[in-house]
Amino acid sequence: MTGGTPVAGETLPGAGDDGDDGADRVVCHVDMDCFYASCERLRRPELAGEPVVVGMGYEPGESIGAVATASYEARAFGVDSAMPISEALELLPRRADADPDNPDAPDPAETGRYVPVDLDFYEEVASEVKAVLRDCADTRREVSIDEAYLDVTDRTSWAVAGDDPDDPPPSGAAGPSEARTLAEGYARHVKDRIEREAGVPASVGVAPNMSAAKVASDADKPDGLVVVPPGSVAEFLAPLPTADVHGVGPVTEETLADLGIETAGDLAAADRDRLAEALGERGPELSRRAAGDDDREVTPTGLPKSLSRESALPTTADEATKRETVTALAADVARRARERGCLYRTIGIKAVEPPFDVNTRARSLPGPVDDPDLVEEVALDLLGEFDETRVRKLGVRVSKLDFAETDQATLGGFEAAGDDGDRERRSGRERRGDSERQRSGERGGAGDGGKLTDWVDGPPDRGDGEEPAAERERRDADEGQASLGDWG
DNA sequence: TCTGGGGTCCTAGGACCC
DNA sequence: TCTGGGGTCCTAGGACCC
Repeated sequence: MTGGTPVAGETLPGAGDDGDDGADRVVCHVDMDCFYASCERLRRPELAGEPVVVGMGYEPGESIGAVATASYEARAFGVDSAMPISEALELLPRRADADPDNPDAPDPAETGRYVPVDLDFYEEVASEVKAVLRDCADTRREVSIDEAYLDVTDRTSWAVAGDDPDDPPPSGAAGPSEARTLAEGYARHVKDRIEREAGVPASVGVAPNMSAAKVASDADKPDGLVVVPPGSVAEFLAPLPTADVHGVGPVTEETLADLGIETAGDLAAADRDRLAEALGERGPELSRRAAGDDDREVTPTGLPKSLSRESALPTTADEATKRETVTALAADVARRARERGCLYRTIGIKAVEPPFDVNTRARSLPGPVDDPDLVEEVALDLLGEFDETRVRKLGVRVSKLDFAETDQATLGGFEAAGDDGDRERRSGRERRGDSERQRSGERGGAGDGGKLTDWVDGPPDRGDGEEPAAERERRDADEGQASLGDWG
């Protein structure tokens, strides 16, 4: 880099000294350490330093469910995320079952604390973490409850701390962060603030791009801070196993191994045409990531693309059980969609056959709707194909979401609407009428003998006087959609 | 061993249209 | 009737992530 007098804390002018535009971005990846377990410790300090297992679908005293998060102390016993609780209990018995006076009982030193998931509480803690992140970065992408990317290019830089700002940043330096950069100091600041203000530990990775920052935050967990300055990204990644590259899962790892590719360095150097043959377009992309080449911008998380609920059940072929389950899931998905103010155009189900055979079926409507009855009806109809099937898990999903229409409805004053139950019933009927009309339109109109054209004698009356503005707008929007094309 | 639940993105094949 | 190609939408499945 030549000339310029970059001021500490500002973007360096003339960035791009290695020919890669944007190479001098400063991206942080913040990854909370065993977040759920940390939250439990926050409100139960006696859990500090103990093996803690947070179980999903877990009830105290029982052995059902799966491990949502295990503290690092619990991981030392082999307990890991997604493991069935029953298996975790074999590796790490419950503290409650310990009894120093009973030789048959487990040794207390080799037991752990098991607690059920309490998402509401974790959300509260997460919102405090997010408040810190908002304060520390204007450009953020919150990936999940415990993970976020920050673009802090405009808050700090790769300049070496305490150095003459005319000095070039440690581009091309041997290893990560031999010299302390301003970026490192800033990341430390973010990390410390999270710990201080939200009370839970985080690991932070800092790099000139998202994928390298992600790998960096994982590299020294827990409580890690790993800084990978521009110019040393490829070197940093090279020795890591391919599985450490974000996007390489067990299947891809195996495929790569068959090609003789074991490390990120191998992957970066591999022939990209050959990778494309084996993995499709993903192959070359993973290779670029492994080479430290990732020009994705940090963009805010958008609106969801789908909403779903699923639940495991003791394997059964019983039709009534399956229908009951799907009915409940459908109601829940529809309720959540309405809460979030979104319409949906596709309704689908999932039926998992033992051992793990996933079947999905979906049906699209001609236009977006908000119609719990229809979600149930379509879901049950799709389930019909699996009447005889033994299933161990069922799910319902809505997709092709549409938030725009309901935003308008919300502007119309949803809160001003009267009694909830009354509104729900009435609007449900109205919406049903709308979507029935849409469906029969899709099927070529009433009278094609189709199973879904049971409504044949005109739309249900909705001249019931005072209709909340929000509902009217929503319905009008629906109708606008329904009449949009020529489905007749 | 009988792997929980909520998502995203990609691919492939078929229908349909021009 | 066959030929050719391009584009979009839909569904189903798969891989992956947290």
